[in-house]
Amino acid sequence: MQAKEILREHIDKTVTLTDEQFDYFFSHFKTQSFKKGQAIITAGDKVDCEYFVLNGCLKSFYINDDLKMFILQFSMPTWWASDFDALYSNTKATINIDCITDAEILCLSNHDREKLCNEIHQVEHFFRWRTNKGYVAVQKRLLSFMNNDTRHRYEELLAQYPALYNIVPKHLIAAYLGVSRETLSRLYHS
Amino acid sequence: MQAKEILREHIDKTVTLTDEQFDYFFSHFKTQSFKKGQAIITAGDKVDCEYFVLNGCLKSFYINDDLKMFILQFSMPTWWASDFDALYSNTKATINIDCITDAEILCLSNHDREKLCNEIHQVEHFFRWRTNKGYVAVQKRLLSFMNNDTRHRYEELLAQYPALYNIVPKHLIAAYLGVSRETLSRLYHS
DNA sequence: CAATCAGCGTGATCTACATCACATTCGGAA
DNA sequence: TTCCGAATGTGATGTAGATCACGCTGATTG
Repeated sequence: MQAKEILREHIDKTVTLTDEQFDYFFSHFKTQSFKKGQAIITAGDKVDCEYFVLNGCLKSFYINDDLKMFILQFSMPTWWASDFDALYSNTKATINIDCITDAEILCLSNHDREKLCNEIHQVEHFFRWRTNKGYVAVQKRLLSFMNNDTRHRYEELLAQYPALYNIVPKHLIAAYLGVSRETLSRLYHS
Repeated sequence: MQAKEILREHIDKTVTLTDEQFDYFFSHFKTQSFKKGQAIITAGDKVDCEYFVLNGCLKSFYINDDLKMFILQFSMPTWWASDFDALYSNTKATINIDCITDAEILCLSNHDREKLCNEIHQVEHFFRWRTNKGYVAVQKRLLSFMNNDTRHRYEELLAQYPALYNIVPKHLIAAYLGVSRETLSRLYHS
């Protein structure tokens, strides 16, 4: 399936755009290809764009002072990814995004998103709903963090994204769950 | 300060509405007063509204199967609160909201918010930004949960909301930090 | 081909925090 | 004023998970 169709199908789930509106909307996206391991956003850099995954898998992660990595999100096809804090407040990135697999993505600049939101009311509606879904998802994850032990969160993750098990190395899953790779290893070998 | 002025000042930080627009916008809100301890949203109920705090302090919390409480948010004046998952997806509440102190709040129904978002583009813009800020805040808290120990998160919380220390009983702060009240008690007595 | 390294498993030990139990303080209602 | 329940402090003990250390395997690269 072509980039345009993938995005259209995604948008159509939330709002209705005319063909002209969608063509115009789509014309602001740039397609980019990345290789496995390549960085898309690096902490400290300026953040200009948000990204829509066409295929492949990204990870958004934070590196703390002890160089320990924490994964905020695995981004699968039709997911959006960026450092939204840096993007919206026009500050330097504090999180990183890179490719777990080869990936094709669409880029939309902050400037163009705001322009499109202004020009097409429905586009603003779309982004409000997208962000709202993101908010609810992160809040649920926070709750799960407080409430459930590692095994529970691990099973929850695999139930939600079965594909991850094959695509993503285990130590990254550990970094998502917020436990050491050793603990995760012991978890499914007992 | 009157409810209308408080809300206006809050909205003005993000978008510009004409007086007529704001009057119309404001006409959809209902003022409500609550006593300390009173419930605003109860898990299992239908959720119709979101709430804007004029004064007082609310808590949004989840109760797990073991009857353990986890606090998602303390809502101070000019904060918004609801079970946004239930509200947006029109399902039953999974979280509770009640009053830590006497409180005055403004209610906006889901129906009216969507209507206003449709009618006034700037209103939709406002809610997109509000949700975006919420998203970023929750993500930061999640990160802090994975990265920092309890003492660090405790100091972070008090640095961000010094008022909480006087208003909120310690066991609620523990429920926000995701630790037992005993652990929190030992924390600042050592 | 050898050499290197990322990914993963596993034992031993340490630690932050949970849990249980009980004492104390304090504010509000009768 | 007295009483009761909510909020809090604190000791003893148990446990999930971190950390360190080391070995194995399989993929990549010079």
